[in-house]
Amino acid sequence: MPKSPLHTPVLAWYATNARDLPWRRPDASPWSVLVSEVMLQQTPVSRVLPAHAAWLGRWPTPRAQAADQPGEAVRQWGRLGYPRRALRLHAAATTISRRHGGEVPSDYDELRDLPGIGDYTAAAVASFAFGRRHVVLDTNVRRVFARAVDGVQYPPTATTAVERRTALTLLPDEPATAARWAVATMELGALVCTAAGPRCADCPIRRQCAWRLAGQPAYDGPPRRRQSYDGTDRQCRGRLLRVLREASGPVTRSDLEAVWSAAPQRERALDTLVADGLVEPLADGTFRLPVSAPVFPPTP
DNA sequence: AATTCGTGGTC
DNA sequence: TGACCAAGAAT
Repeated sequence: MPKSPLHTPVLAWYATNARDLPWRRPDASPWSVLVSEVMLQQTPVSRVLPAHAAWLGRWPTPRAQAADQPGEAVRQWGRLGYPRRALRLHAAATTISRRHGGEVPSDYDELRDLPGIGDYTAAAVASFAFGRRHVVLDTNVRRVFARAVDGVQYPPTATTAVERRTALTLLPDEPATAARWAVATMELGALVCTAAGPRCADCPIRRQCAWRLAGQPAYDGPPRRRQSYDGTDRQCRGRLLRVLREASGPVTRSDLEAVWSAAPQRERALDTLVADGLVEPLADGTFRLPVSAPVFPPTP
């Protein structure tokens, strides 16, 4: 007997509407799942699909990844965005190789300790790759619960304790069912209960949805600030790193000057790239992608 | 707790 | 066309 009238329709909907994604196949390795989750952080599925296949083809295991240079991870990352993720994924592979015998850990706390693995990704890998029972709260699930349970169009800006409690209350007791529930609610948010233009007519829980029953009131809260991009340090960093990625060897300062004219911002961005370990300055004044393992600050 | 961190597609 | 958005993490 389900804990909530939401369970049966959502699980039934998922059974016939789930996308066939590589990292969901029965033979997908935990490493494949982990790589997919890191790539999917703030990056759409359509862009992750080819990148994930290429990544797993090149580095089928954490040990294969750790044996290669971190700069190669940055290069292979291509244009997925947020390239520090590539560096952290390489660092995670190194930790997995040294501390976990080359096997992705199944324990939430051990996953959470890996570089670049936060609350969401640790829960997602433990749940999807190992069938463990965890609250998996991503932007999709938060939006589904905000609407279906709380009757509002969008969840709060940051995840709250109330949201976690709601999600835990709804989480099925059996680990295998909890894992299916987690991926099913995510998929519902991704395909039907979308941020803009939700397809309520196709929703399996439209009759129970508190938001729809309330007449779909518009979002009434603080305006979430939009992120500008043109002219920012982020755009500048992106331009600079693209030069490094597409070069076969070290690049000169003039190579970098060619893609960003404003000198002070360019130097500042370059400094932060070096500080992040994404770029290595050489003694002769040129720059390259990192060859040695980056040092991550120890956690006190 | 509020900021920072890429990139490209959509309506 | 430009604002919005896409399976967050780290600080």
